[in-house]
Amino acid sequence: MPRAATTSDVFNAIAETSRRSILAYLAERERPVNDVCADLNLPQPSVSKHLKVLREVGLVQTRREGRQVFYRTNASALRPVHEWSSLFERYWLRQLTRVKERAERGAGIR
Amino acid sequence: MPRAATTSDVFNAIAETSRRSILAYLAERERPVNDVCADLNLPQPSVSKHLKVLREVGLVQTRREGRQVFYRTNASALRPVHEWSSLFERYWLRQLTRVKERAERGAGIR
DNA sequence: TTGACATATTCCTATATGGGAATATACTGA
DNA sequence: TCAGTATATTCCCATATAGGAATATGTCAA
Repeated sequence: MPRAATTSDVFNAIAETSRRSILAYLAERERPVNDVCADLNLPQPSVSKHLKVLREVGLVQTRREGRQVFYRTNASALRPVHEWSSLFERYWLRQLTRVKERAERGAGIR
Repeated sequence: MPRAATTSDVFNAIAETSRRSILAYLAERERPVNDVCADLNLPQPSVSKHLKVLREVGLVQTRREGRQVFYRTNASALRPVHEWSSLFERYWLRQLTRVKERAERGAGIR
C-alpha cells in the first residue's frame, strides 16, 4: 500500500514544505494565485495544485473576483494539529525540568 | 518528483496515522516493541518499520535491555510542529471572535 | 468576437512508500 | 551449542505523488 493521499487529512496535506509556506503566506490576508507564485517564487501550475490539495482538506478557502481567485488560510483547520502536538507538551516540559535539575545538582556537587 | 521521504523531516514522519498512535503510546513511558504490537494491534514488522522512521527523525529514542529494545517518545522533537501550528492560533482566535460578534449583533437586531 | 490575462487541468515520469510474507539477526538460558 | 524469544530486514507490488511542460478553461475589455 502506498502512502495515504495528501488529501486524506490535514497531517498529510501539511507534510509538504511548499504547502506550509503557502498556508503561512495566506494566513494574514487573502491573495490571488498570482501573488502566491510571485512572492513565494513558485511556478503557477505547482501553486494551483498545492492550493487544490489544501482546499480539499479545508485548509484554504476561496473567493472569486473577476479573473482572479483569492485564497485565504482557514486557520481553524489547523487546530487538530495544534491540539495533537499539545498532548506532548507536558512531556517535553518535564524533560526540560529534569535536564535543569540535573544541571543544578551537578553544579552543586562539583 | 515523488513525495519527500517520510524521514525527511518530522512533518513527513507524523503524516502516518499509525506513527502518531505509536508516538502517543510511547510518550508516557518506554516500551518494548512487543508491547507496541500488542497494545496497538499492529504486526511486528510494521511496527519495526514505523519505529525506524520515527527514530531517523529523532522522534523516538531506544535503549536495549537483553533481547528487548525499549522505545520512548522524544517529545521535544515535536516542538517544531507545535510552534508552527501556534503561528496560526491568533488567526483562528480572531475568527472565533468575529463569529461570536456577528452572532451577538444578529441576536440584538432581531 | 477577439485578444489578453488569470487560473486550472492534463500528461508524463521517477520515486518512495506501507503492507504482507518470509527470513535474518540478536540475544539468552539451558 | 542449540532452541527459543525479540526485533529487524528483505522482497514484492500497487499506488499516489510532485515537478515540468503543454494545454485547457474562464473572464474581462475593447
